[in-house]
Amino acid sequence: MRVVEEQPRTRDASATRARILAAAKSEFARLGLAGARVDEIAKRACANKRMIYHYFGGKEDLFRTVLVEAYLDIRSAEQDLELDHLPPREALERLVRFTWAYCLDNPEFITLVNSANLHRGKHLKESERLRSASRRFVSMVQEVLDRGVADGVFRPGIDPVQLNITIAAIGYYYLTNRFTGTILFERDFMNSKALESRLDFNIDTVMRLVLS
Amino acid sequence: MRVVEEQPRTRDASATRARILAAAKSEFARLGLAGARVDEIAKRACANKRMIYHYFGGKEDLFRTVLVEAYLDIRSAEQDLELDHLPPREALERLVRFTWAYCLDNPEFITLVNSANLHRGKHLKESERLRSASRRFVSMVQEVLDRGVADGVFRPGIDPVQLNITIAAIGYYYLTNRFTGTILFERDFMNSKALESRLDFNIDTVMRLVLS
DNA sequence: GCAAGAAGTAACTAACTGGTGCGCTACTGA
DNA sequence: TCAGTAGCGCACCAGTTAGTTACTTCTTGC
Repeated sequence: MRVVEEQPRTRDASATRARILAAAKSEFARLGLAGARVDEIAKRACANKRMIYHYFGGKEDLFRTVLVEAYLDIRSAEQDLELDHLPPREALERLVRFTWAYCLDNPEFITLVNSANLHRGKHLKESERLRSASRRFVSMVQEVLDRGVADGVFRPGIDPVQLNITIAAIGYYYLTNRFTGTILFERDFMNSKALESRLDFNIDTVMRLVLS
Repeated sequence: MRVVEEQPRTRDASATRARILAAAKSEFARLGLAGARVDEIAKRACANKRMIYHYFGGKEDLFRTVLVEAYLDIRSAEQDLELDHLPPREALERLVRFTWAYCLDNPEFITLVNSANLHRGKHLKESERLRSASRRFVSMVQEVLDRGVADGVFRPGIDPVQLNITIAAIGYYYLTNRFTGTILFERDFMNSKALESRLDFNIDTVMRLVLS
C-alpha cells in the first residue's frame, strides 16, 4: 500500500531526470541527434542545462539513454501481448496489428531508430539488457510458428527473425516514409481509410507468407 | 596511356558543380542534413565553400538538389528494367531483385530518403518532375500486374502502390536498420549468405502475395 | 539544529558554423 | 586585343553550440 504519496517537493531529482528524458526523446525524434539542441531540451524539460550534464553526462549519453529506453519500452509491450494464449493464426495477426499500432502511437520510436542507424548503431552496442529482451521476443515468435506448424496451419521452415523483420518492415517503412510517399504517390498516407487499407494489406501479406 | 581527355582546364564550372554535388551526397548521407558541414563538403569536393553558395544558394538548397537527383536516378534505373519485355512473374521478380540491389549498391539513397522524411518531405514538395517519374513507375507495375491477371498467374485486385511499398519496405528496412538489427538479433546482417537469404525470403514473400 | 551533500541556477567560454564581401584571374565574344 | 563576365579564393563575421565554472538553495541523516 502506498503511503502518503510524498509531499510536493520543490526539488525532485527523479522527476527532473524524467522530464529531461521525455524532452530529449521528443527533440531527438523531431530533429535527430545532430539537429537537436541541448539548450532546447533543457528549456522544454523546464530544467537547467547543467542538470543534463549532471544526470546524463552529455548529449551523446543522453541520446544513448533515450534510445535504450525506447527499445526496452517496445520489447516490454511485446511481452504483454501474451501470444502464447492465442491460437497461432490469431497470435500472428495480433503481432502484426500491434507492431503497426505501436509505430502509429509512438512516432518518435521510428525516427529514433533511424537516427541510431544513421550513427551505425554505436549508441546501442553495449546493452546486454536489450539483447536479452530481443532474444525473448524472437523465442516468442518462434514458439508461435512452432505451434502453427504443429497444428498444420503454418508451413515449416520459416525463420522467425526474417519474419519479424518483414512484419516490422511493412509497417515501419510505410510510416517512416509517409512524407515522401505522400508526395511521390500523390495520395494521403495518413487518413484513416489509407491506414486501414495498409494494415489489411500487411496482415494479408504476412498470412500468405506463413500459411501452409 | 591517357588520351587527350580534354585538356586540363583550370576552370570548369560543371565539373566543380558535379564534384560539390557528389561530395554533398556523400556527406548528407553519412551525417544527415543537420550533421553535415558545409566546410567539409567544400573540402571533399576540392572546391571553395563560396562555390556552394554560388551554385546552389545554401545548405538546404544543396540538400534539395542532392535529394531530387537521387530520386530521379532510381526512377531512371527502374525504367531501364524494361519489365514489359518479360512474363509477369519474371518481371516482378526482377523488380524485387533490382530494388534490393539498388539499395545495396547505393547506400546513400536510403539515408537520404530517411533524412528527407525526418524533415517531413519539405525538400521534395515542389518537384513535378519527380511526381511524373513516379507516376510512370506505378503504371509500369500496374501493367505487369494486369498482364499477370490476364495470364491467370496473379490474383486480381492488387493495388500497385501498396505492392511497391511492400517491395521497397522488405529490402529497405533490412538494410537501413542493419546496424541495430545486427546488435539486437546477434547475427551478421551483411555477409553474403545473410544477404542472399534475405533476398530469397523477399522474393518468396512477394510471390506468395501476388500469385493466384 | 546543523553539517554535508545533493539539486538547481546563471553567466561564461572556446570552438564552430552557415553565410558574405570583395578582389583576383582566366576565359570569351566582338 | 581587350573589356566584360563567370569561375574562384581569401578572410572574415555574427550567431550558435556543447560543455563548464562557480555559486546558491534545499533536504536529510544524525
